[in-house]
Amino acid sequence: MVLQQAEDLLHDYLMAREQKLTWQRRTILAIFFAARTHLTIEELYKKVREQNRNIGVATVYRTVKILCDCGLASGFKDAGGNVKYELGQEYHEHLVCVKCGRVIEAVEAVYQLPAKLCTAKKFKVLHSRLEVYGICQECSNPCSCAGKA
Amino acid sequence: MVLQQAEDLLHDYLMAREQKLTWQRRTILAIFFAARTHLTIEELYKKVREQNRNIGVATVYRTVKILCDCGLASGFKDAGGNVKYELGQEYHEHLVCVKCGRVIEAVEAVYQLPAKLCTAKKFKVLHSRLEVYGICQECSNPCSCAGKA
DNA sequence: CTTCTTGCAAAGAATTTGCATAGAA
DNA sequence: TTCTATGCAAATTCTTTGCAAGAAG
Repeated sequence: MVLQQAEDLLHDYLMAREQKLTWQRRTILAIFFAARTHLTIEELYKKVREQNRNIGVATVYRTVKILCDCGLASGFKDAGGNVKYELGQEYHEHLVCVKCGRVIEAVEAVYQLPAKLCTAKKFKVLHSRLEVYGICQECSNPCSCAGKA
Repeated sequence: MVLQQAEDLLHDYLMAREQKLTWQRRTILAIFFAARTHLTIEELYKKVREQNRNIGVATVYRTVKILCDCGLASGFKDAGGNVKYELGQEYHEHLVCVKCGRVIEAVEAVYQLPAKLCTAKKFKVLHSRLEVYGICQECSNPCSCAGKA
């Protein structure tokens, strides 16, 4: 995904809800996008401030929430217990070592047989979770779509 | 994974660190295990209280942290922005609709071609994240293992 | 016996909210 | 112009911590 696509998606989402695409939201999205890693709110905020001193934390929180709502980002707790957010690379695999916390990036294969992948990396699987964000069948069908809360 | 296995794993983890397996920890693990879903701390706490009135929130927090550290559980932010925890089923797939929030459980295939799976479920992928928790090569090797903080 | 745990309540972080003003459509 | 978004700081909510008493090994 390129930035333009992400921004379009955000734009559409906001328009549909009669909300606005402000320069703050654009800025935050762009910085988040450029980072290409998972960040805590604080980390993201710091980067944002580097670029523009006039954006408040609250706006970062509010914007990240929107990004999560529209499916562009998602949040999770990392090994250290901190809540991190990640902009959605379409397929992104992490192998997280629960002993040392090391994170092995594995963006390569498109989910094809992670078992094989783990074997190749000599990574002993304890457990895992796959979250796929998208639009379910019901919501894809305009007639039966209930919309979002 | 059965409860006994989980408890053994926890036990080993605690022993290795000279920590103790208390009845509170067993209780919380068992209740969490029985729930078979992702829960917020509050939800878990409520269930725990139903079974035993003398366990404090702090203990639930502390225990869940241990479960995360030893790789039995992991935390993430759900569609509503709440931090949820999930005990590790070895392979567990969720298809999360970003419109309605519906979660399609897809425990079936062992990650084999989620793309195919999504097609079958008519689920339009926006993005996804796979977290695999386990022991990395370095940590599996007792000689080079740095241990955990 | 010694050391780690616990429950409680207070402390500390993290996140949200109210309100007047600025800004997008 | 009309509403929504923003920044600030206060208000909330979520999590962690300190401590005396109680268990686990």
